[in-house]
Amino acid sequence: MSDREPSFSQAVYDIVRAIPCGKVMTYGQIADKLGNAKSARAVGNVLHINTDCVNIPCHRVVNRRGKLAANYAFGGTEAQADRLIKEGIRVEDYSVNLSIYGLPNDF
DNA sequence: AAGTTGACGACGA
DNA sequence: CTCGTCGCCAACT
Repeated sequence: MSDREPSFSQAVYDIVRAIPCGKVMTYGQIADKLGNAKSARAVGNVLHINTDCVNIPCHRVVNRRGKLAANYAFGGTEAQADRLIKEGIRVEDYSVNLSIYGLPNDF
């Protein structure tokens, strides 16, 4: 039985879901927490494929520069930026200040 | 099973 | 800063 679900995607969901409101995390940080610092690509791929933006705050996930995703599940980057703003995050040119909103790797 | 894709990261120019 | 290239990994076809 069981264990059919890829642990990787499950782990990604768990972390993304754990991101507090008003904060953002990068793919690289998530990958690092997964134990695969180089799998940032795989992280984005999993989120892209599933697009559980309804159950998972994937809009709080941005790339290393704090830039928003290019193909956000619903509405595109503009929708992602809009949600971040509504959570109290200042979004400039579809990018956020990781120095302020970026979570610590220790989280 | 093998090859392609992709919401990335780091480095070089 | 932007652009191009390489690498790395999981999921998709």
